[in-house]
Amino acid sequence: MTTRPTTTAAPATGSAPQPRPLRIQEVAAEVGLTTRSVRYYEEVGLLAPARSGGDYRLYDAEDLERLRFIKALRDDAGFSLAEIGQLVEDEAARARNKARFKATDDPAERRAIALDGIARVDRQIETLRAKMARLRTMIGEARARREKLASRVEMIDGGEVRTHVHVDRRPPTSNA
Amino acid sequence: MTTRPTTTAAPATGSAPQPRPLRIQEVAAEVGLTTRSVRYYEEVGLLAPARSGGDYRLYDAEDLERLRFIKALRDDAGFSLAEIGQLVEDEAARARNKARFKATDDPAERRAIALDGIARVDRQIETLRAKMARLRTMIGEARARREKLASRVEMIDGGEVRTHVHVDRRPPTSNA
DNA sequence: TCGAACCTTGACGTTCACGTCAAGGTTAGG
DNA sequence: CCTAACCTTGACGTGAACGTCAAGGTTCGA
Repeated sequence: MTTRPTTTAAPATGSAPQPRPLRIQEVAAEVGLTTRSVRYYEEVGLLAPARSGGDYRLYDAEDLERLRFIKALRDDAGFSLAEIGQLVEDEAARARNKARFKATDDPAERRAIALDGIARVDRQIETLRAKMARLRTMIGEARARREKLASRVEMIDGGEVRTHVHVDRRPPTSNA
Repeated sequence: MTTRPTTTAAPATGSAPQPRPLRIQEVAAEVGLTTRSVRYYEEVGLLAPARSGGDYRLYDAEDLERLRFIKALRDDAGFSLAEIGQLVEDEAARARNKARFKATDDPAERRAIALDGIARVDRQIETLRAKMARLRTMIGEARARREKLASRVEMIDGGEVRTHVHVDRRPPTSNA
């Protein structure tokens, strides 16, 4: 782990705390991906990091955020990269809007930009919610099965029998 | 679409309404899968339909249920077939238990079988819940972003400006 | 009994999402 | 300026999850 001794140790230029762009191995480690995956995601258009003079990829904070988002979508939600592409597109637009927002003083324009952002986030939420709703249905079905089984046990226990077998009777952390 | 005119049109034998086993194309259409997928799922051990004399696969109601379960896990939850295998194994055990349950009169034994079933269902629920929790987190993050945007708009609107642009201000179906 | 429509088991092809070299350029401490 | 450690672009390999023939057996109404 010879992480080259961090040259350019924050010149403290004042306002913009640009924390120095990372190279591919660093982001990969940070986010929990392989360099191959990161490059692949770029290949399929999920992100476009800056380049150094010698054509090294340089990732800024925003890229980091993006990669974390992608990983979450992939691992946690089980989306395909194609589906992720849709969601990420909205993320990208969000970033562009951020810049546009800062670039103008016109309140009407700012308002419009923010509203566009809201619309995009709403779309993301809808996609996620749809998936969650289906998961919820499945959980509901499982719970129904569980209840049926539980009532059987109740019935038997009600009509005596009493074995010494003890088991946890609660449903798993009554969440969801 | 020449669905062969349903021979063996329910002999009405009385108690067991065995609705006649289906052949692979029929189940595929019914469940919404390709025959290839159905065969593949059998290949990887996700189910084991009965066979006719001439070695045709014959699917009963239970197999149908199983396939629907698999499809839901795959499409709705985004699980891999490997993960599905785990969940389905519990389903299979459930089926076996059902038979064992009916086969005995001993209440103690019946109770034990039911408890085993509960444990299995609980495991399924846990798996699903874990995935859902992560989805929920992502939705929460998206919502946070939305709120931030919304407050920006509020701010602008508060300090006048009033454009004629109208947009839906509610979060998408406040569910989840 | 015959034939259309179905089924079977191979076996090879394909797409996705990367893994894994290979051959060479880049960076930066010493 | 040298060199270890990093990076680059190919390019080929791989496992999962099927798609897609091919060659032949099975069903069943006519």
